[in-house]
Amino acid sequence: MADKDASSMRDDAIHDDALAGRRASAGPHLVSPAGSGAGVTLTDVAREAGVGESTASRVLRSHGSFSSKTRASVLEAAARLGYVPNRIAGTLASTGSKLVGIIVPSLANIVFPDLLRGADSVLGKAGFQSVIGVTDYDLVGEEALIASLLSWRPAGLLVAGLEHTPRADAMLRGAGIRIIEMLDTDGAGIDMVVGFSNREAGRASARHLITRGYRRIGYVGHDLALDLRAAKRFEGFRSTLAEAGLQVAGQVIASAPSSIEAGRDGLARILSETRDLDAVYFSNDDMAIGGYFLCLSRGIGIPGELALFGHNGLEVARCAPQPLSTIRTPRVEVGEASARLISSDGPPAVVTLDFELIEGATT
Amino acid sequence: MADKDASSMRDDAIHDDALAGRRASAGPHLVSPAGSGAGVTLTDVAREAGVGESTASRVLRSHGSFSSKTRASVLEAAARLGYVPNRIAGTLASTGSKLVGIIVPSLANIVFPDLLRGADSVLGKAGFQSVIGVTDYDLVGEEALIASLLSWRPAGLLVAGLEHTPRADAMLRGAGIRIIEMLDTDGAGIDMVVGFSNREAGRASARHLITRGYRRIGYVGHDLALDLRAAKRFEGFRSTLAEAGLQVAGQVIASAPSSIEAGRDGLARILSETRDLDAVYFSNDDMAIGGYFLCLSRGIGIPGELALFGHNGLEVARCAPQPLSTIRTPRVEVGEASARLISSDGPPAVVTLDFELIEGATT
DNA sequence: ACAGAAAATGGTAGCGCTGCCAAAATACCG
DNA sequence: CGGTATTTTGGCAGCGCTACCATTTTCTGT
Repeated sequence: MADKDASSMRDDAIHDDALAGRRASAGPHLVSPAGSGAGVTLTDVAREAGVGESTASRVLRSHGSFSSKTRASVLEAAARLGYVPNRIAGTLASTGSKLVGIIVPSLANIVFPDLLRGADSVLGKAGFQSVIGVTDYDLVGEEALIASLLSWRPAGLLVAGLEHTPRADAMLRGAGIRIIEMLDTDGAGIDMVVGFSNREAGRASARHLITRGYRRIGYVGHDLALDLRAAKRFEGFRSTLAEAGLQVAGQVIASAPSSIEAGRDGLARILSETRDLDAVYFSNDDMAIGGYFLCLSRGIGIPGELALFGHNGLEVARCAPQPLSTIRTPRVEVGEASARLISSDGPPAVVTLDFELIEGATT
Repeated sequence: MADKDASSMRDDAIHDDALAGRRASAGPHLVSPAGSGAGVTLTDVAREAGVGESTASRVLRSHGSFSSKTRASVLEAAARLGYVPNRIAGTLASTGSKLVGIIVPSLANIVFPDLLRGADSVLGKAGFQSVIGVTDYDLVGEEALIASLLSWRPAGLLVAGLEHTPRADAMLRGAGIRIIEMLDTDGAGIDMVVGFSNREAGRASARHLITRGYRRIGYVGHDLALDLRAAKRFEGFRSTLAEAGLQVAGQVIASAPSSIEAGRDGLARILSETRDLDAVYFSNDDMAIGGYFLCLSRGIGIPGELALFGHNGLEVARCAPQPLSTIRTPRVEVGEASARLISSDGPPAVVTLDFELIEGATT
């Protein structure tokens, strides 16, 4: 079937004028006289090199011993035939795979691509391939994704967040592979946990605002039922205010995912609903930047009339005319550290990375 | 080995006090009395259900015919044993896999996560898993990634960009699977191409600025040797200016990847180097937002003193106090359309999606 | 109730590779 | 130079599953 596709593709290509030139000059024959590197098996390479299958296999994996002469002839044969190893077969035959599943709730918020980036760079260097899954903040969807990823028999699974459905939890526990839950240390994990405490981040944010003398503090957030980590931050924030004898003076919670627009609209709404606010804590930097833009539009003085505080430490927040006060989270680092743990074989553990409170110009 | 890992993980877990409570309440026995769903094979399920292997296989794949009674017993047996199908084996036995490789140059720029998001959402619904690879804008790295992804025998490959090393090109042609090159239609593709013309986007940008009466136009860009699409935009931009008897009044090209900071610094530099600029074209919105922030900081009137034009149509650009004039690119749509083509079997083709010029408030 | 069609089922040969083991080739030692 | 250690090699049995085919069972219609 693969071969059939290949040939039909080439045949059809002939009718495509736009591509004809390039195709003629660098056609499939560059890979292999036979036409297609896929389809060439280890057996073919072994025969071509005049050695046994297992010898060819050893050479191609640089595993075990072989004379430099056989090495040369196998490599040469493989190159000549355009051999592409079949890792599916290799994985089935050997024990463990070189796939790692990564599950994130979203790709729309740069936080998760950052996480992926950190993880993938480390994994790639270690010869792993990342298989990704996006849950859209849906725990049931996550469950289905976990089942699906597990069926590829990955070497390990990286999952953002500690909360899962009971079935998902059971699957993760029963998988027999390294499970790494990321970005949240406020709760019990299954195996390894890499992240930071969102609750503590919320508390630190509150302490900062209190210390700066703000007293009428509002909250503008996004859907907390879905973004559990944002909810934990808010909880830490609120409890810290309470300990200082304060309370959230007003709050607006968008039912949409976080966005700049939601932050802008949210701030507009809280300003119209709650009088005399002197500071607003946003669920994250996207929201906060939206708020910042609203203040610019309306000529609201920052931080004199209103102070703003975000979360994540995005570049846009750092580079704004007035750098946003926020908490820089080690997203890339969490991804990197998590990826490193995939091949570890120690006991379950929790790795806590530090966040950093950035005193910008908006508080 | 999988079993050994699983049991050792559980043993170790006992020593971890923090996790003990949760572990006790939702232990591995939820999945399977035996302890681990991985390790349970189709043979086990068939035996447990009292049917033949092939019958069990048919039921679990809802493929072929079977009585509703067998269906029930197989499903029940699978659930009881916590069976997790092994897609590695399934793929090897059948012809095509359900993996799709996606290669992007970066994850740091939201453009590519957007692309991934569009692709993954469509692929997921069609039962495919996305395997990602990040090249870091390195064509040699891309070559290695292609080889690596191909070894997983994906059903197809989505690659950002038309440019590849000769070897990469040869591998793609010889792979015998659908190859979809994305985000660029300015050049010849290998199989399918989905995107838009960056050159035309650059031309449209130039026409817009010219029409608005700007004459001393500068360019602030990032590393064009790496970001070939940005280079094509610039080329279209410049040639259109030339056709109008104009030329780029000055340019600054950062050697770093695009970023807000690079845009801010780039604008600062071009303003100090080139007198009387009345507009600046940025390589993308990230850069342009940086420029916008600089203007805000310095009190430069937009668009009176200086007009700004970007590319991509990011949310941050749309929501700024003065919406940025830019070109909205159909990134998510390109991802979606590309993913849809994976299972198509028509001849090679080029799918051109439209970009949209947004007349914001900065020109 | 009986032939013929249709549905349901089980057996088995691989898919391409790796891991194991035994055999062959080569090296080393006194 | 014989004999043992060592390196190099090839054969082959699976890994878990699906596709194919043969067989059995269940349904039709008359």
